[in-house]
Amino acid sequence: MKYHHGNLKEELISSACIVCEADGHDRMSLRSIAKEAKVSQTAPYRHFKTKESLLAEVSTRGFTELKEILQNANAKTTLSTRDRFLEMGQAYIEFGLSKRNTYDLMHSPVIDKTQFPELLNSAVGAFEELVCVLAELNPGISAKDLDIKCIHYWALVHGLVGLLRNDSLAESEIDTKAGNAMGLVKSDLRSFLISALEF
Amino acid sequence: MKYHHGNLKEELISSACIVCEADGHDRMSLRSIAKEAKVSQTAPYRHFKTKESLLAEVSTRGFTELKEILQNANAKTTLSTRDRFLEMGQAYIEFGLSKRNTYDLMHSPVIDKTQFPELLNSAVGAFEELVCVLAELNPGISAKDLDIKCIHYWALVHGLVGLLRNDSLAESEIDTKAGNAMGLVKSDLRSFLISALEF
DNA sequence: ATAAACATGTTAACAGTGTCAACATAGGAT
DNA sequence: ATCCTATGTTGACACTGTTAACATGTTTAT
Repeated sequence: MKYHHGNLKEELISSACIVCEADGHDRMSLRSIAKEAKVSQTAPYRHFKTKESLLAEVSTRGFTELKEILQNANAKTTLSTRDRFLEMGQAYIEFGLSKRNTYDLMHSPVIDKTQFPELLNSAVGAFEELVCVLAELNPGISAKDLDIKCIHYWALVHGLVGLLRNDSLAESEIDTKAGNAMGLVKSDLRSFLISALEF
Repeated sequence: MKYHHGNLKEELISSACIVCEADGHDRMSLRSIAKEAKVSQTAPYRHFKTKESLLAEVSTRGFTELKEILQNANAKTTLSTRDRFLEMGQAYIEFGLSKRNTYDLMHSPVIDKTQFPELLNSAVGAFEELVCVLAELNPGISAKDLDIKCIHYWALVHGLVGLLRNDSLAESEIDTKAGNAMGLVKSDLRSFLISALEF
């Protein structure tokens, strides 16, 4: 038996991750997290200066998980570089769609990333997985052009998640071109990525 | 002289627009908006069923403004189609960067767009400006390919705004490839868009 | 014109939030 | 044994969105 609780900090973070994905970061309260850990409502303040800093930890774990997912996709050595790149794009988008609320938190302005260097690092870490595969895919590319390509594809998948996540467009009963196009993309993500790659 | 106040609903919306852009949608309270309109804290409930529905109005105005901005860019008849397209991309991104908080609200999950058809329409309206110029830019393109192109560029600029808006990456003191690339893109948005267009 | 109906506003109150100060206790260091 | 520090609890504060009860101005029906 350790301290009062053991390792409350760790449990609070993992509880927060669960609650965040379940309820959304805007609907989750410190009190409910504390309750879930069977601890008083102000106990979290012994481990986190503010609610934002707890959310920053949740966000950090999100980016870390995303990075691992991208790494795994890029580690399929039986595939060509190009296929690994496609695999990563698909993996990114699936992450964004399946971990909706966590993904939201990761990109939410409620957390000021400049105040949490660890969070910043984890975000950059995920990004650099893309840098790796694109460098491999474009041998001899200049540093500047590589950077541009990275931004391009990162923005593409990020933006795409934002649009696909928006059920209002994708599943809208309104029969719009936008809605149709969304459904098209959603139903065959891979072929969309391929055409995007060949743009 | 009209009713009690005149047109409180209108004033509440425009106050909300101001407060939203000034403080961010997550830091703005119904009470503060009511105070700004010099009216009691529950007066808004005579005009809006819930806070979310007021925010939906703010969001709608954002999309309407965005649509107008895109229209204006596409209306510069002295320019080639291609240049108008570039102009629109630039305009979109500048909107996202200058109206940060409003842009956030427009893409925030706190508003369930399916519950506000008018909001949905305004969002689709902005999107369709892009459809127009891309159709013109690619004569004879199939409907499906046009849709794909639209999604592609919309996602691109949307994602790019998300990344550029993140000061943590763009202005990070940490000297990362990601940070450098962001600065690069930000300093010459137009040439980035050109290279993206020619991908 | 008078009365009923309605639209719009205010006041008071509720439960819920993040956060802080004051207090309590367990564990390790001296 | 005694002090110190890390960790936890209680109680309170100001703030939030929201509702119910009441007040008042405006429109409509008789």
